[in-house]
Parts: sequence; structure tokens; C-alpha cells
Amino acid sequence: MRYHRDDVLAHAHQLVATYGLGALTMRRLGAELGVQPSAIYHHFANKQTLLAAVAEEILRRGQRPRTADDADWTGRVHEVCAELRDAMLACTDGADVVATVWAFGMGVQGPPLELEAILRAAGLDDDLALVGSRTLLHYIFGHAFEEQTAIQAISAGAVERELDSLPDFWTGLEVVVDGLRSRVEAAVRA
Amino acid sequence: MRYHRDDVLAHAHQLVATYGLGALTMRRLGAELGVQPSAIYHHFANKQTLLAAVAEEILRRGQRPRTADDADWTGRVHEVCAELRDAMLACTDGADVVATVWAFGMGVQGPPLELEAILRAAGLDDDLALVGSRTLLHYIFGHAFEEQTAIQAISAGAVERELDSLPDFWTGLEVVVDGLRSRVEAAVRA
DNA sequence: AGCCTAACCTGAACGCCGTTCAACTGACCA
DNA sequence: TGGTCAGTTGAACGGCGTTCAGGTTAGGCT
Repeated sequence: MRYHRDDVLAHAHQLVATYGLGALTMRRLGAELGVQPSAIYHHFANKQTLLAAVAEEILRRGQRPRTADDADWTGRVHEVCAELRDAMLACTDGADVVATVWAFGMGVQGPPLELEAILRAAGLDDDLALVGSRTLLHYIFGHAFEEQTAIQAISAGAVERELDSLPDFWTGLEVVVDGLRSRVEAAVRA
Repeated sequence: MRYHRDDVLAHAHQLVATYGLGALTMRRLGAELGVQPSAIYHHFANKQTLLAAVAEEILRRGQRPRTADDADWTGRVHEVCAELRDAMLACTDGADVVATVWAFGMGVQGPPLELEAILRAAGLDDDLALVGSRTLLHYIFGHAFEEQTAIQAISAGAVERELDSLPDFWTGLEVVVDGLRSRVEAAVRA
């Protein structure tokens, strides 16, 4: 059997989704495909590139049609945030993968740009729209990463933490959106 | 020369601070001390434990006296957030180290508990104080991590990103604090 | 049908990594 | 003087990402 880039990517994604980021090894991926590890370097320059592609795949699989097109900006923000969060949670270590790739500037530009555009359309100037989108992103990444890590640490028995000590995602998101709302109202008033 | 736990920890911290997380290797740390890698396992059970200790050390070195003790809660929040952020930025990969250790529940409980207490003293109920402290934390970790990673990626020439595209930390923090302020006012009014 | 080219793969090697373990050293105290 | 124990040694195990020169095969062109 000979493979294409998409076959390798699909297997890599499945490996991460099923067994976590630690299972994504060039050797294991090769074994999964019945191929030498070195064969993967024909499709991806290195592991970092492969990881970036996995991150995009995680987001791609989580995409949904936008329903609240010209509704209140808060509804559109919620929609994008929910999609991003759900996409990451649907994959073991998804938040880790996506946040890392994003921070390294190797991809994952869709949701940030979308949030930025929504905030600008709501009336914020360019600087505030950038700040707002990044604040939302940091909150979403941080919450999802902590949630996934805690689940993993607990199920591995590595730590005696309680799962119900995790705060609700939506309440925190509301706090950030409230902060943005006062800026939007000030901008519209001016 | 024979070493104690604190000597090993100090060298580990210095290694991370100077050359980054990637340089913290049991082998390299041993070499730095003129000792076999296995000798380190006498002081720390494994690398994860060592890393947790390094995270605590990063925070410890960033500690400052609290000046705004019974002032406005927003001032106290700013103080804690600034200390946390500065402590992480003072060390290469500091945000990565601290955030990871925190997420794994292996330590780094000082700042979160402090923030939670401040918000509770401001009038928020337990749930909201927890949500608020976590939201602040996620924002601080996310921003610092992205900032440090971007600096590193740019200086390594790995990516063509612009440094000035990073949004201002304090503006974003103000957004979150604004969101919390409306909750505090609602709580005090009730 | 035959060929050529590009895509895909092999297999071995290199230099790292965290971790384990039985055995040794040396300072300190009774 | 003898024993205890914190600290260390040195070798080994299994795993990792990555490189490279060379082999193989599928698909389009003549």
C-alpha cells in the first residue's frame, strides 16, 4: 500500500484523538501504516509540520455552518467560541495541540480572524478588536487546556484533584464578553 | 563536590532561564554539575517533579511585597497579575513551565488562591470568585505564553511573524476586570 | 507494449532522551 | 572504631526525531 499526505494526516489525527499527543510518534505512526518511520518524511518535512496539519484537521472537523449571520455580535462571538472549544474537546489533547500550533504562528488563523472581524463589525477599532479576539482566545485555550489536562491527570491517577473544582466555561466567557460589551457601547456612543 | 536539592534546583532554574526549557535535560543538568545524570534522581523522583519545583522557583523569585492591602480590589488584582506575569517573563519559557505545572495540578497554587480570595473579599460568591480567578489566570498564561513563544520563534527565524502584532497585555486585562466589575457591583447591590 | 519520471518507500545509522539499578564513596555520629 | 546513610557511579534499556543513499512501483507518454 502506498499513501498520500491526507492518508498520513488522517492516521496521525486518529492517533492523537484516540491515544493522545504522546502517542503521536513518527515510529508509531509508521507502524500504524505498515511503513518505515522515514517514509513519513516524504509527506511532512518534520514532526512540527505534521502537528500543525493535525491542528488544522482538528479545527476543520469541528466546523459548523454559521447561523447567526447578522444577529447581535454577542451571538456570533458565542458561536465561534463554542465551535472552537467543541472542536478541541472532541480530540484528546486537542487544546494542547491547537494552542501550541497557534502560539508558534504555524497556522490556526481561522477562529482568531473571525473573532476579530466580528468585534470590528460590532464597532470596536482595530486595536481593541485585536485585543478582544486575543483575550477570548486565551480564555478558551486556557480553559480547554486545563480541563483536558485535569481529566487526563485524574484518569491516570497521577493527581488527587477533583473534577468538579473546574469552573464553568460559559460563566467565564460571559465575564469576558461583558468586558467587551462596555467597550462596544462606548464605541457606538461616540 | 556533593550537592543538595536546592543546588540542583538552582542549576535547573538557571538552565531554563538562560537556554530555555529544551535545555533542561537530566543529562545536561548532570553535566553542568559535573555529575552523572542518574545522580539527579536522588534529589528529584523524576523530571516532572523537577519541573514543578522549577515552576515554584520561578514564582518565588518574582515575589514582591503587597502594597495595596485594603485598597480597591482592582488594585490588588493588578498587583497579583503583574507579579505573576513579570515572574514568568523573567525566565525563558517561564509561561510554558508555570502554565503546564499548574494545569497538571502539581503546584503553582499561590497566585490562583490569592486572586480567588481578593475577589471573594470584593463581594463575589464562591463560584464567581473561582470563575473570575481562573479567567484572569487563563488570560495571563495565554498572553505570556504567546508572547514568549512568538519572541522565541521570531528570534529563531522560524516564522515571519511581526512582534508588534501582539496586543497590549494591560488593555486585555482591563477588559476582563471590567467584566468582573459588573459582577462585583451587582453582588454588592444585592 | 515499452519506457521514464516522479512519487513513495526501505533499512540502517546517528545522537539524543528519561529512567533503572546494583554497587561504591565518604562524611558524620555513637 | 564501626555503622549509617546521603550522595554518586557507570552501564544498560528502550524509546525518540531525523538523515541519507539507494530501491521500488504507479501512471502517463510515445
